[in-house]
Amino acid sequence: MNLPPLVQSFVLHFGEMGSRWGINRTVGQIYALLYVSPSPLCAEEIADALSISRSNVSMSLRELQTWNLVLLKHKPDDRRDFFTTPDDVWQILRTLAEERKKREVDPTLSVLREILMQRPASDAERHAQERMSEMHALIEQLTHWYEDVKQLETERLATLLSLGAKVTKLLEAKDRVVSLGRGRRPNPANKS
Amino acid sequence: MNLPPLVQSFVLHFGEMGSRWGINRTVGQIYALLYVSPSPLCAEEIADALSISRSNVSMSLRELQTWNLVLLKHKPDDRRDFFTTPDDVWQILRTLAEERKKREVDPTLSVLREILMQRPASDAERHAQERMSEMHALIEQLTHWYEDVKQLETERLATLLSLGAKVTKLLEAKDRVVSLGRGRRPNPANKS
DNA sequence: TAGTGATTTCAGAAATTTCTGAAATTACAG
DNA sequence: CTGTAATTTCAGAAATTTCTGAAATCACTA
Repeated sequence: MNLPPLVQSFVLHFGEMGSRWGINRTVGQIYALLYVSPSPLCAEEIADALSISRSNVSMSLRELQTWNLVLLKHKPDDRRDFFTTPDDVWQILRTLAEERKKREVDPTLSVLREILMQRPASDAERHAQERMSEMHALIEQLTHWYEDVKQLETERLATLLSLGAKVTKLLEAKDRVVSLGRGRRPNPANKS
Repeated sequence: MNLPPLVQSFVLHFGEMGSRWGINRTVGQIYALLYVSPSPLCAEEIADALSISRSNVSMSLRELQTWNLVLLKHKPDDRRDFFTTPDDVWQILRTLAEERKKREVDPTLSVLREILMQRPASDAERHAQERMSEMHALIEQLTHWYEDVKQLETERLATLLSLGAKVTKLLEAKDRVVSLGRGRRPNPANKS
């Protein structure tokens, strides 16, 4: 591997983290390399930069494409494929969230739903179903929240993030206003 | 493995998902088993239930303990260790978030900070640093949001989740009120 | 302190994942 | 077509991770 030192640190780190993130080292390294590269790279360049085989590059790029994390580019009069990452980090975040949800959450949700449809045949099963039902309810709540906020434009999403927990203060204030205006009692779970 | 069918499906699923979640099959299975079990289990019972070796159980439980995902219990006049999971799913969520952040996010944040401290020695490095800086800013914003909302009591957190994107509507309303009252211009990023 | 049962450690076996080089395929130009 | 460059596929090699059984350690009791 022959890269500028700063880039090399970054690439190696993404490689090492790969396993914690559920991708392999090479995939992590290629992503990191493309992310910081000033222009698109072709497979050969990637293989050289990371000192890995051409075929490994091919497979890893394919993997990255299934994650929608790389873009394919072309140069005029050059029939090689060139690769980059999307450059808006917010877009990358959205893609990552979507793909991880698809791989890590959705299958569990569907297994839970399936199990919860069945009739328990014993006390043990009845108890297990109750526990699974709690888990299911929580995941549903989280995914509903996610489906909701992912629609927001980036600017609003950023605003929401910087507000953080202060939102609840706002909510109380709003409830006070509403209850004053309409004679209602404050209700922290009020969704309207 | 000899478990009630519903429990078995759940346990096998957690095992299969293990690798996507960055834990191994056995660890996933043990967690699932403890999660649905009506009472704490000892290591021997786990090994029998999952048909795995006693030593594997020991190592996997240790792993789960480093994640703070299992609790150690004792019965009177019995010196074996018994294990359960915390039973509040919200608490489990918090633990999971905290541990994943610690393992998956913090190391990256610190690598990024370190690299960003250094002086770029070329155009390539300068460009790479700019990209890393964007990534760093985004992760910082996300972790700040997380550090903030994780303080909320569960009830408020649940409220926040069910509000979802509607929060931004609330925010606009509040800005209108504030600007009417104090003659200020609306500012969506206003944190006060 | 010796004995017993629970637990942990750890070297190597087994299983799984990752990676490579060679061959096959694809896409295009002459 | 034929030749060439790019890319993909894939069987097996290499590396890594997971798992086991045997031995060591620990905790307690008699």
